[in-house]
Amino acid sequence: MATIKEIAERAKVSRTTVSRVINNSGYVSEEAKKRVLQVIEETGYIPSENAKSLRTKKTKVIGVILPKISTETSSRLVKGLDHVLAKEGYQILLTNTNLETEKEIEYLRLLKSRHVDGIILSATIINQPLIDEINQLNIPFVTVGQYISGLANVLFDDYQASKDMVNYIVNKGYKQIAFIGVDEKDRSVGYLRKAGYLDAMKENHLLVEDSWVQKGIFDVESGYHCMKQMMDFSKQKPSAVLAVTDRLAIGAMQYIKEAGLSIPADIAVAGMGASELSKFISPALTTLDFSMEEVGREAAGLLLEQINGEIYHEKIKMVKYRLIERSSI
Amino acid sequence: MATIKEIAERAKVSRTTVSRVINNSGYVSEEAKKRVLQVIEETGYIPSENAKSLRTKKTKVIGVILPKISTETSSRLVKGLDHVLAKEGYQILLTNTNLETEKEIEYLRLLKSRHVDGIILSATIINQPLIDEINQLNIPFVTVGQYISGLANVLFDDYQASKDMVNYIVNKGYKQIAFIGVDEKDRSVGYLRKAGYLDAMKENHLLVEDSWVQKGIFDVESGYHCMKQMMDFSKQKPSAVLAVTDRLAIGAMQYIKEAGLSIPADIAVAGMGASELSKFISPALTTLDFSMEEVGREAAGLLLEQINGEIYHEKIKMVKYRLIERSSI
DNA sequence: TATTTTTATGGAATCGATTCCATAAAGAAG
DNA sequence: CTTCTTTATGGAATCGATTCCATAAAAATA
Repeated sequence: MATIKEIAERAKVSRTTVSRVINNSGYVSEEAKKRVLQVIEETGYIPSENAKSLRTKKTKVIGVILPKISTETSSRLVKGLDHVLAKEGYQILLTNTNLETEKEIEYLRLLKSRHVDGIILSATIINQPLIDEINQLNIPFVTVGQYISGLANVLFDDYQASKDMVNYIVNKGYKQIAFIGVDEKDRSVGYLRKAGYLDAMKENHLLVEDSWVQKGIFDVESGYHCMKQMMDFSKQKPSAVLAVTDRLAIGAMQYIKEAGLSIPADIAVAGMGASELSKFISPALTTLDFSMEEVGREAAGLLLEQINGEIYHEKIKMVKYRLIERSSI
Repeated sequence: MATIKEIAERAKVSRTTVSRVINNSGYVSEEAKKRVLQVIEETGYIPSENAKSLRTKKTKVIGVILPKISTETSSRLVKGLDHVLAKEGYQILLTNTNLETEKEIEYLRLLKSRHVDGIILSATIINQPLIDEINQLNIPFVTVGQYISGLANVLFDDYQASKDMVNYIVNKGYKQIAFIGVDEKDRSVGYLRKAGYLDAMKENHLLVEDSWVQKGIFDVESGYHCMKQMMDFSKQKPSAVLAVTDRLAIGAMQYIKEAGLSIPADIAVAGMGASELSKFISPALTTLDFSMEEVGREAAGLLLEQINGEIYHEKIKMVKYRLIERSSI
């Protein structure tokens, strides 16, 4: 692998001049420029970004921390990020915590050690050590999906989204509305969506039976299981069920179908997230489209603003969601 | 941001000694070690990977080139890669060509300039310039999904897979079997799967009407459109159709359903790829599971072998596929 | 013609680590 | 009591770029 030194020697100029040619800066005679470009062409020389960034303190790399790498949410987010960042010449360094919270801190440090120009964090559970670590990081930073005070955030209004969906279900004439959520440690998906559901029910003067509120994890089987629990243990059977993710909703649908009931005639189902599945499952699932790709684009935009010198202070960008009416309600 | 020099000064030792402590190498007295660790703790010092790799020529970063970032195939591949690489302390630098072939070469150079320790390429269309570029790269390299001679490859037997599926359909009693493929420039998915289909039909002494062989692109709408073309223009209607991806198959199913026909009674459908959708669509789609995650794991393994000094020569790892029988046939 | 400005170029320091080599004290072996 | 290892430490070169500064020729201006 050729270095700038070799190029300089072969073109009979100094390294300084080669650097000027590469970066199109300073004064270089046409003469010298031609010779240098010639030698670069011949040798297939590619400058070391590594050496460059050691000097310039810029890497053109953005670190992305994901809770799970192989989900629709993550891949849409990354797509949106890449859409904006690639145009500006930034690369994405991916890290995957696999939902292990300690790894978030580990990766934060690792990304710092690699001198990334910025970090995007998609966390699930926010705790104090994590916040402390972020605060002493001093690198352009954007968090998505979960609110962290003092930072740039790209969020959904999970509480209102949940309320909107309940109101929609109510308007469709359902009164016994059940809920499948997740652990409330996940503030956005667990806590806020549940709070939205409960408050909306209260505002509509609808009663909620204990067994109507189930807690699952992020997969189809869990949705199935929650629905079964609900049907097995509830005194009055629900006439509709809202799940905080499409996968949970689809699991619930599976149970309902297996139980010989029809959707939405016997039990209506709503999901959240607008997964691909939701469109093709039968009946097609009514759900909320959160547009993760837009979140990615927005987050990338906020990050670039910080990188380009914007002052570093709390900033919240709310991304709109959209209710997709289909035939499960 | 503290540097090794500051740590050295504060701990009253040389940079050499600090380096020894960090890397646990050479001789360091307990005395000095304690002081250094103390200072590191106090200052929150994180060594610069950048400076380190400039000297050591290792970055612990693997470049991954994907044709599309937000697909099930890609995200499963990355999951498999990450599963193996993260354990060994490697990070993934993602690049996305968005199916623009020229970008493959661009990103190859970019990854080289960043001194990645290895590259994984998931290409769709292989052309000579690309092969030339790869050959002069001289970096540990693995290609997945498409065969490139002389390199480490992780592949499926696309030809045989296609044949197997046709034979399965034939054994189920169908004779008029149609095909929805993609551009043959994509050698694996386009050319080989089509060849497998045609050869299997011939071997079973089955005729193929021209209009039964359609060419689409990689999405649901295209599958719908191909199926419509087929139904509109074929003299004899097919009794079964094999699509080279699940999405195409699902598009075909949509058209069939809309046309008031039933699956599989009127027309049976088979896909390839075992997407999540295939499991939940109705009727559940018979398909081939190619296990992209395993491809990722295998590819990472081959790459690590090369990085750890294995000789660099052609090596082909075939990953098994599995026919998933469901109710669309 | 004298002076300033523009153009062109290279030497050397720098970024933040690793690592070779020299040096010296302490401990073991003869 | 020497001599040879082992242990401990730091100076200085190195990796491959960028960039500040000095220098000088050429061009523009006075």
